[in-house]
Amino acid sequence: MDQLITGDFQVNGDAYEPKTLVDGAYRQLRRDIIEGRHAPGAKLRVEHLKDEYEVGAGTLREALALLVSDSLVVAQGQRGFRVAPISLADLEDITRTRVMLESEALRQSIAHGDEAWEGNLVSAFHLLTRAEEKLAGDLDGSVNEWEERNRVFHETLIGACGSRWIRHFLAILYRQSERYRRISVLNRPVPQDVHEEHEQIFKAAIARDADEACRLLSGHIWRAFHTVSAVPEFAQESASRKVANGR
Amino acid sequence: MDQLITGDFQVNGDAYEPKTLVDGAYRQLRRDIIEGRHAPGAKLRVEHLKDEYEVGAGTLREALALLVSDSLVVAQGQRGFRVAPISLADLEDITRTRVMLESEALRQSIAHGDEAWEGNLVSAFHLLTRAEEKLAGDLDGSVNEWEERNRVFHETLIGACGSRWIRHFLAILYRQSERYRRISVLNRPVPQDVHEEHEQIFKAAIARDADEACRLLSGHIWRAFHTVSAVPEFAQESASRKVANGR
DNA sequence: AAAGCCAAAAATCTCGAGAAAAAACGTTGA
DNA sequence: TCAACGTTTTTTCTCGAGATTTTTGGCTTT
Repeated sequence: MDQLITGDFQVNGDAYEPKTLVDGAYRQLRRDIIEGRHAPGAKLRVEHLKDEYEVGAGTLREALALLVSDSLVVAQGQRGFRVAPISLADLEDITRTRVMLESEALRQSIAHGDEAWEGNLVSAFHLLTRAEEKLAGDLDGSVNEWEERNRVFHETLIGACGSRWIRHFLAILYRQSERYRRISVLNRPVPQDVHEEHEQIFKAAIARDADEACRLLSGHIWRAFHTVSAVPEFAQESASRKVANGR
Repeated sequence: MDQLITGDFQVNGDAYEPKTLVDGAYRQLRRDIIEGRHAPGAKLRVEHLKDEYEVGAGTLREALALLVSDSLVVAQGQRGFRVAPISLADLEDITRTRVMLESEALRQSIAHGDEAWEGNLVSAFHLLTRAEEKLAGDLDGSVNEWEERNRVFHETLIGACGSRWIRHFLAILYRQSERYRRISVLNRPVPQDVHEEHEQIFKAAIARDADEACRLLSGHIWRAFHTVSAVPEFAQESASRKVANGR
């Protein structure tokens, strides 16, 4: 199957070389939004951004249009583009939907996964473990590496799920979650419990214990939600939700 | 809340006035793809389409980029755009995913729906019934009206579901399903059984019988799948799937 | 006759400038 | 002092033309 330029996850670890400027701007912009360099709700002025990303105005507009797909950018007719806003209520919705889809996907993956899948999973878990060790060692640049390997681990877990659509939706939801997680890790580094959770999920998956794996995975995802909701910025958000409702 | 130009379903029945040329081209193009005027897998040449839709090349490109969101168009780097291909396997995936999401959504909707929701549902069912009567009367232009009201009915059913994300994903899946259904109805008009199914679902929903409503709705959606799979074009497709795999 | 290669043609991708709309600002009047 | 209005400024939206890349077609060679 052809490699789609706007496809979901990059399964192989190779560095992705953008084939077109639009694609390059799209990836760069997506990353900058997920990692919070463009704040939620912020206006995305084409005039400024075209200089920052070194492309023409039309090119940047097209990249922004692609980002509407992932619900990372919203377009308001005749009033330009904005970074999609965030809220605790939204994260709760994302989390609940993700738990439902990811449970189903994991169940299918465990049912249908072959030995190649097991191999990929062992590999992904190992790399994630190494990254978590580095993270505990407090190396500064290792956060991005951990994020990347965490993503690959979760992606591999459901990799043998036969449903492309579920995987597609999960890719979207994962990116959304990542935005929130990036905010929470700014305040507090990744807790050490997370490694143990990953290990338990990993073992249950290899043991083909679907019920246990889903139970653990659900707890894992919900725990991330609670970690974010404990962050002060969001505590105040849920208080001012009524205000935000107006308009 | 602001009206997003690339939002999901249009809830109110008012005619939507596109605020920008990009938005207009996007809607028109989306409709033309769903209704099969652009065949699945067909190449979408910007040079031709810009004349057909009477917009500039850049504008049309942006509209196409928006369509990638709905997975109705795929972009192949440096090789232009194509209408997303279809296959029976894809429809099966769509159907299975849709059943899962729509069951959950309907359950939530029945649990949380207030009287306003009931009112909307009664109204949507009534309009759908009228459209089905016209359809039985064999009026030619009434197919589009039926499609529209069928969409509104299904949308209203899950309208009280609290999860925006589930509704968003269902909107995407519904559009995908519609492409397939449009093909099957070309061969055989909507069966009269469908009205009875709608009525049963409607009654179960009003009676707040979630289990029964979900059971009926699942059967309803799966029946649509089987109707399509019986169409000759798809029977041969599933036979030639191996060929299609090769690039 | 089939495979490989080179040149012509088509299509894509990209950019900057002009038209239209929205936002910002200062002015005027009650 | 406040509100409403008109002008200025900024930003968005749109278009057509030029540079790259892909594809097509024909030619040569084995």
